[in-house]
Amino acid sequence: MSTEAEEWGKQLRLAGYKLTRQRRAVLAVIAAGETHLSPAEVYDQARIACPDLGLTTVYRTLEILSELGLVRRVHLEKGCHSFASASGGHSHHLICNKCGEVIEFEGCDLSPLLERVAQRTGFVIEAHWLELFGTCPACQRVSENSPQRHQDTKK
Amino acid sequence: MSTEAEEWGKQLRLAGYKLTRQRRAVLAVIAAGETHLSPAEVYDQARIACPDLGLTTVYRTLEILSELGLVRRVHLEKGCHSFASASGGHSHHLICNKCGEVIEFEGCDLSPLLERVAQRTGFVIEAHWLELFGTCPACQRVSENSPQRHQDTKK
DNA sequence: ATGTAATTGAAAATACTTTTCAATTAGATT
DNA sequence: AATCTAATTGAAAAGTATTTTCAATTACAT
Ligand SMILES: [Zn+2]
Ligand SMILES: [Zn+2]
Ligand SMILES: [Zn+2]
Ligand SMILES: [Zn+2]
Repeated sequence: MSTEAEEWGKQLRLAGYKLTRQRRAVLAVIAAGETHLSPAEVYDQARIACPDLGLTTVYRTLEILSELGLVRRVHLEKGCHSFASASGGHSHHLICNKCGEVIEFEGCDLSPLLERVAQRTGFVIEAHWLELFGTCPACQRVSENSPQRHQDTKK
Repeated sequence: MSTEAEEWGKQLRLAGYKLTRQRRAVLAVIAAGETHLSPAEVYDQARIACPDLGLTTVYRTLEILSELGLVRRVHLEKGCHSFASASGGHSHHLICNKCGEVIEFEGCDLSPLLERVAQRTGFVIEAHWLELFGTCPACQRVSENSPQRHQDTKK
């Protein structure tokens, strides 16, 4: 289990949740995953380490992790069913269109934009949501010859 | 039927689609709607003008409108099942957390951010999504006394 | 070790969306 | 205006995703 998963375990405990075998398995999968994963994908991967895990528990654990801000839903045109780790603070996701790799980045300075929009519309702006899409270095290299060979695109 | 709906009708024809009674009803509802609407909500409202409309047709029409860029899915924490008008070009949505009102805005200047992230990560950035959330002027006034009376929050 | 409330998975229920297909219809052509 | 034809339609069925229910199990405080 990676260090990030251990850290997440502590956070769960801190928030009053029990650290069960099933939850550990789910944490380990998402913390280790470099791509966004749907509940079903988390289920499949986590069952390697914990075969008696139920899909219901995956949904419930993802819900808790979201609530704690450790995981965030990745929104795609196709659908919004997958999740990626989000390490707590304010950050956004950069997603590879080819392989699904997700990179987290911080330091979005949107204040000039937010202020302008607030002034024009009269809204009080309370939150923002930003996602970037592109091609990761590995997929760039691959597409020079034949595309996306280093990892399959998500279904 | 509003001017926007008529304009959308022309666009459909231009793209080779037939302008049916059912599609007109759907266009009219979304073009007139100030809030994001789920397929079921569009269905309910459009059936006032067109009682024999089927939900399947609503899904199919939303699909076409999305494809033409006239409508865009609104992504919320709770779910991503609703749509709002998007008038063609590059723009983003500002959404009221209380009543669901959606305002479109243009002129997001993210280039410094995009460049910085591209440099740090090695990604080629191809697209971005941005949504702002806040409280609209009407809901601000209302919450001074008791909240969201001018329109119900979405289910 | 014991107690207890939290957690679990299976099954059922609910929700959302797409597919299928025979009947209808928009709009082009006469 | 009447005719034609491919596009479009809605109902029903199928498919997929998610939540709820509930009795059995379990983490962990004591
Ligand atoms: Zn990639
Ligand atoms: Zn979404
Ligand atoms: Zn409002
Ligand atoms: Zn933009």
